[in-house]
Order: sequence, then structure tokens, then C-alpha cells
Amino acid sequence: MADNKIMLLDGHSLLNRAFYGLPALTNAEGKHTNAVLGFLNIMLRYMEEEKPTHLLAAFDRKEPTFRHLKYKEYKGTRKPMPEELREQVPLMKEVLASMGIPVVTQAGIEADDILGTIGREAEKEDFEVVIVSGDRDLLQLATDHTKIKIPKTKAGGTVTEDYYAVDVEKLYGVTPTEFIDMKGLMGDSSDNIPGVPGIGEKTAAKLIQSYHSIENAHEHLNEIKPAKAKNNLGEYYEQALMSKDLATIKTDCELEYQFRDAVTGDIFTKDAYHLFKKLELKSLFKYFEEDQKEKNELNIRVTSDLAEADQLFAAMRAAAERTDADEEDRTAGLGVIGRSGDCRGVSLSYREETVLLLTGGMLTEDQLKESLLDLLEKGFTFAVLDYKALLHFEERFRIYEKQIEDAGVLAYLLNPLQSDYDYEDIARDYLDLVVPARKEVCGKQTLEECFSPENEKTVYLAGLLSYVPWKACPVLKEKLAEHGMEELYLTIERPTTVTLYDMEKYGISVEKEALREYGEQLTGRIAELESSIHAQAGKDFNINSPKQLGVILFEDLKMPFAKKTKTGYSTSADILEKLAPDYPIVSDILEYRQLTKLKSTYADGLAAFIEEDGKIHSIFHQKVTATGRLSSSDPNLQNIPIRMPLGRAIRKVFVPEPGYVFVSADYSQIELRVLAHMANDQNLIDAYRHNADIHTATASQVFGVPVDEVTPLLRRSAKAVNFGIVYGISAFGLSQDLNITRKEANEYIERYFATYPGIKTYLDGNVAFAKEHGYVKTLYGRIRPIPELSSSNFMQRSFGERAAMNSSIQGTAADIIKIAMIRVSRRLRGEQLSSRLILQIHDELLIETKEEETEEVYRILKEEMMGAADLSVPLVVDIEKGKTWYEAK
DNA sequence: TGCCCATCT
DNA sequence: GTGTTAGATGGGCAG
Repeated sequence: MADNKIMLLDGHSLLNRAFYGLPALTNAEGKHTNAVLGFLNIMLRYMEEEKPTHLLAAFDRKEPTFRHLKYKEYKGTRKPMPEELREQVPLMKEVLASMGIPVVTQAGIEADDILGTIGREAEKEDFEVVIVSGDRDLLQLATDHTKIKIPKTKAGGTVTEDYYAVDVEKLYGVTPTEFIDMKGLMGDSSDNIPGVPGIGEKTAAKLIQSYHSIENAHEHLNEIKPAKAKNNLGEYYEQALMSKDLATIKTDCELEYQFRDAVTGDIFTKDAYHLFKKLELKSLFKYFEEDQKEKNELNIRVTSDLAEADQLFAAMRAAAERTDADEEDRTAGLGVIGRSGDCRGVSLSYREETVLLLTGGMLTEDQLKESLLDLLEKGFTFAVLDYKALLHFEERFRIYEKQIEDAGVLAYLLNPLQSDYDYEDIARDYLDLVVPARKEVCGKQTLEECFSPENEKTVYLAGLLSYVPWKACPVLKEKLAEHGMEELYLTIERPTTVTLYDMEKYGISVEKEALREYGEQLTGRIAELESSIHAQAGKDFNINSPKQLGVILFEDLKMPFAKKTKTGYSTSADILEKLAPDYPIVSDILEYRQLTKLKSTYADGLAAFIEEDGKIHSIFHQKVTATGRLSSSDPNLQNIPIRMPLGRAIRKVFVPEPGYVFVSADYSQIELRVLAHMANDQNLIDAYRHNADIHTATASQVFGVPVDEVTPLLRRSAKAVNFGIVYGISAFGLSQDLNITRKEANEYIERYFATYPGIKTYLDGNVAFAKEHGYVKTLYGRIRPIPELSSSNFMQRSFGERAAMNSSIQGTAADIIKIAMIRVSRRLRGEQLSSRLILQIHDELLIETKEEETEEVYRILKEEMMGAADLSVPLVVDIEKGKTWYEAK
């Protein structure tokens, strides 16, 4: 009986098996982790089963091996690894290293040969050997003391096949050594290694059973039965020997690694824990001690007793009022369970204690609000997860803006690429604390719906609502300071929250009846178009299905310009527009598309959001975009049609309240002006300072014609170039845009950069900065990470480069309009006007303006928007007013 | 859910 | 040599 047992993992093979066996899985950073998770699951399971005393993993290297050198054809002609898998290889090695598991590689030696060599070495020293691989080739290594484990992913889980030498013989009728000869005859289709044509597994097994080796079979060639096998073995004998040689795993390599070092230690290390957290391998957390410890740290007291609540508030107040009170005495975490009017209670974290104060009985929602406001009055600071949500709970918190720390917004500023900033995300990223997500506890319900003081899990979750922001805020603020974003947070981002709350609360009035009529008007025309299209196609089909439509157009009607997408023909507008002049059905389809969009998204879509006050209260998101822009949803009011007349007409149903008009103010080309400033390009700056028509000026300079000879076409070209520059366009993109050749487009771009050399230097500098630091910055210090820049994938990297060029421009413009919003709102309030900011559409502010205040509002908009930033070029603002949104533009 | 297509700045 | 202009939301289809 051997005391020692070594388990050898075939790295690439297991990763492959796991990758194809598990659905795609990515973490918050967008990294793929399914193969890593699958690998670990297999490994942990086998460690449990086998309890090895020694453990290591072998990986291939990219250097050529003896197989390459000996056989030029052998180039490992496998199909290339998908990018999603390739990126997991270094990750897997990192994970293994963090667990203290040796990763063995050696130049010129494949993983198979490492496994074979170590296996034999260990067996010689009386080890039991277990080799884990997804590759059946390894079966040749099986002996009485070497077991090959082959995991197979089947629906529902992993099943394992174990092979000692006898098991190989049982299955194939050949010994493990003979198995190599079998492989030699068969070849290896996945590696593109030819064997003997016409000999498959069955024949190969039979031959080797009889003759025990390829060489011996060849000597007895005349006896071989199936004529085809006989002839082919004669003809392809050399090839079979080569194939055998390639399939033979070396067991006598000179290895630098000493397998005795691979002693299995505690693999659930602190390092591994942190790495697993980063990768979000949640199902594996349970193996770590730390996980349990952290869970126990939060002790929650639950009460709905008025006296007990008052006692707590009194203690907090007293602590805050003491003369020697420090930051900690005056700071608490705060979370609300429920919404205004239906509040189940609040969660407070203060001085190592978390208390749930539940409404019901003597303790009411109003009392809670008053007590909290009183604490703010006394100078308390509350750390929360979502300040805007808190304002919807109690608007009076707006006056204490400077005493609210919004962990969600802070986390967004530190990394705007995340999809969520919930308590579980912040706990994971900044507290190294993994907690159950809301979904796991409440399913589809909200917390207030499923909360029960008896349900321990919901109590824990409610506690986290205050505990997480309270614990995380100091961490977040420290990191914020490291990145120089404190001022951005204090002067731009936090005040923006209050402004957004106001916009959401005011809403915008919509004439419901007019909207309904508009929808009906569309319905009529849509029906006409539908029958016309079906008639022209000669059959009925679903026009809304790009798939069906593509078949009709490009197969039935055999139209040209067919372009493929992943799933069929492309039927996008730019393709259809080329066809429209020659095919009336296509113009009908284009019109049908527009109208159904207007009907479903706008006519019907908007109507569904009109509330009892006759208004739409869209949500403005502050933590969504990568660049710092806002976004709007439910419904999105930032993409109401304007280009096409019929679409634009929708704006007529957006109206001010009685006695008010709409005043719309938009920045003229703010992004290009920001670019001129940030790039400090004298030529572009001068053009703006001279108040030139910028596209005409660009056309004149780039194409070398006098300003008054710039044709509309030239101006249009220059405009497209100007836009393209901001977005980091390629010659190809510009050529598509302007319907010119790539060569011409290239010339345009080169001339542009020759005209404005500062722009080129700046954009290149931005990319270089991003490559060095991993992010770009706006003028106000906002960061946008660009992880794609370090990708080995060309497409991803190119995307990163364009993002690097665009983000600081778009982001700076976003910063500026946020400043403008804040200032305009403050002026309106400060001067006690009734007019209010109700929408922001990226470079435009819409003010519902009391008629008597029109002049003053114009002045405020001009002053505050133009003065929002002090750039080396003027900020120009165009203002219009009207009785509807349609007219105010 | 992922894809395609439409809408905006 | 790759595919080839930034940032969003939403409806409808197909699997």
C-alpha cells in the first residue's frame, strides 16, 4: 500500500472540456469564467474523491516541441481556440497559483509528456498516480497503479470514467501500450493527423488485438483480412508509424520540475478567496473560512417599539452634539425598507450596530422621517445606497445634500462600467464581502414585499441596506481621493442627483387624447402598407420579422445587395434605401418600419406611462453610461423623434402646464468645441472664436477653397468628417457615410489632421494615456476605464482605441451640461421662479417656463449654460420657445 | 435571452 | 489581415 498519491491535471484539456460543457459566464468586468469554474469544480470533486497527497497541473507552451521538429506537417493544426476560452488560460494559471497548486510547463515539452514523465517517476517511488484529462490519448499511460480519470460533461452534471490498465483492456481488448498502435492506425481527426484511410476504431482494435503492434501487423500483411485494410496498411504504413510516433506520450523527459514539491496544502487560501471574489465564482465561496466569518460580523437588532427607537435616536443626537464629537459620532448608514407612504421601516447602522426600526404599532413612517430629519438638522451624515431613491422617500432630505453620501454614485464614479451598483455589488467590490443578492432572497419580489421580521434572510438583507453604504463609504471616498475625483463628486455628481429627482418628480404633461388620435392615424396607414406589401410580395408574411423579410426580398424577389448578418440577410435601412428607387415594395417596407416603430414605441408606448396627473415621469439614470452622460427610461424621453416630419409630430402632444411655455436651450456643437479646447488646436480654436460656421470653415480649410465657394456637398462632407473625428472614425466608416471610396475618405481624414495638427496629437495622446493607465479622463477628472485596450483581440482593441478618443470628449461635454443643469436649477429656485427644468437631452435643456418669466429664463439659460465652463472657445447656446415641445425647437 | 432594427444626441 | 464612428433605450421575433 502506497501512502502517497499524486494527482496530475491536464490543464488545457480540462479547460477545453469545461468550456464546451458549461454555458457562457461572465463577471462584472466582462471576463469569461465558465471554463475556470468548470475546471475547479472537476478538480475539487476529484480531490474529495481521491484525496491526493500531491497535486499539480501541466500546461502546454507555445514553443515548438520535438513533434514539431520531427514532423514538419505537425503544427498542432487544431482549429484556433475561441477568444473567450483563450483569455481564460492565464486566468486559470493565476487561480491555481493562488491556491498553491504548482503549474508545470516547460519549453519544448507538451503537457501530455510532462504528465507521462511525472506519472512514471512517481510510480517508481511507490506513488499511486491519478491523471485527469479530457483526452482519451492519455489512456496509454494507465497501469495497475496509474489511473486515468476522464470527466464527461453530460446534461445535468459530470460523469467520470476511471481507467486502470485492466479497464482499458476490457474496453478495447488491447493493453495501454497497444492502445498507441491503435491510435496510430486510426489517426486523430481533431489534430488533423492522418492514420490509415479506411481503418476506424473497430478495425484498428481487431488488428492490434491480433498482431499487438503496427510493425507486426505490417509483417503479416498478407494475412490481414479485410482487403481494403490490407492494401491501405501497405500503402500508408509510413504514415501510420508517424501517427503512432506522434501519439506516443514520452515518459522519460528531462524535467526541471521535481514532483515531490507538489505537496497538497490548504488550497483555500486568502489569495484564492480574493481572486474568486473578483471573478465572482460565487458557488465556491462556501469553501473558505473567511466567508463564514464575515457573515457573522453583522449583528442586527429588530424593533418596532417606539420607546426603543426614541432611545436610539436620542443617543445618536447626543453623540452628535457633544463638543468632542468626531466624524464617526455623526455618521450612520441609512436604508429605507419600502417606499414613501408604504414604508416597512428603516435600517440604521451606527457604531458597530445595525438596527431595523419597523413601522407598525406606535412607530410610524412619519415619526421615522421626522427623527431622521432631526438628526440631519443636528449635523448628522447619512451614508446611503441611492440618494435619489431616498429623495423619493422624503423630499426634505434635499436641503441636507451635503450630509448625504451616496455609495452608489461613488462606486459609479470609480468604475462607470458596471451594470449595477446594488448593495451586493458594493459589498463585493469594496468590502470583500459576498452577500446574497436581492434576487436570491426575494425572487421577483421587492424587499418591501417579501420582508418579514421572522424571515432571517430578509432581516439580514434589510440590515445590509444601511450596513453596506456605511462601511463602504469611507473606502469609496478614499479611493475617490486617490483618483482626484472628490471635487467632481461634490460639485457635479451629488448635486446632479437632486436635480434629477426634481425632473422625475415634476414630469412632463402629455395630451392623452391627441396621442391616441395620433396612434389611430398611424394604424390606418400601417394597414394600407401591410396589404400593399403582401400584395407585392405575392404572399402574406410577418414584415416585422427581419428573417422572413430577408427571404422574401433576397430569395423570392431576388434583389441585389444581399448582405448577410449572423442569422440571415441584413434588412437594415441603409441596405433597403439602396433598393427603394427600383422596388416600390421596399419604399413601402421602409415606411411601414417607421410607422410601426412610431406606433409601438411612441404612440402606444408613451400612453402606457401617462400617470393620473396626466404626466409622464421618466426615470433619469445617473449610474448607467460609461462616459458620464445621463440616460432616461420608462419611457426614454431622450429619443423622441425629431428628424422625420411624421415622427417629429409626436412632440406636439408634450405640452406645458397652463400658463407656461416650453423654452428649449441647446449647446451648439459642444463636443467639437470641447475637442478644440482640450486638444488646444489653434486653428480650430480660431475658427470658433471668429464665430465661423464650423462645417463651412472646415470644408474651406480641408478642401482648400475660399469660404464663399464651399458648396453644400463640401460642407456636408466636412460635417461628416467633424462628426467622425469625435467618434474616432476609420476611412471605411467615413466612406460609407459619404458614399465615397475608401481612398478618398482616407485623403479627407489626412487633410483634416494636416489642417488641425493639434487634434491628431491630442487623440493619439489620449490613446497612449489610456494604454498606459487603463483609463481616460475628462476635463473635470471623471475616469472611464478602457479594459479593451489590453485585449489580444484586434476588434476589441480597436474598439478601445476609439473609445479612448471619444470618451473624454463626450464625458467632458456631459460634465459641462451637468454643471449647467445644476446652475440653472439653483438660479430658478434661488430667484423663486416657478419655472423649472424638466428634461435634459445630452446637449439640451427643456424648461417649463411661466409665461411672465420667459425673459428671465432666457437670461438665466444663456448665462449659466455659456458660463458653465471656461474654455478657450465660446460656448454657444441656441434658445427657442413654443407652446408645445414640437414648437420649441 | 440574443439579435435585429428603430429612435435620439 | 481581421471589421471598420461614440453613447444610450425599447419593441418584436425566434429559439
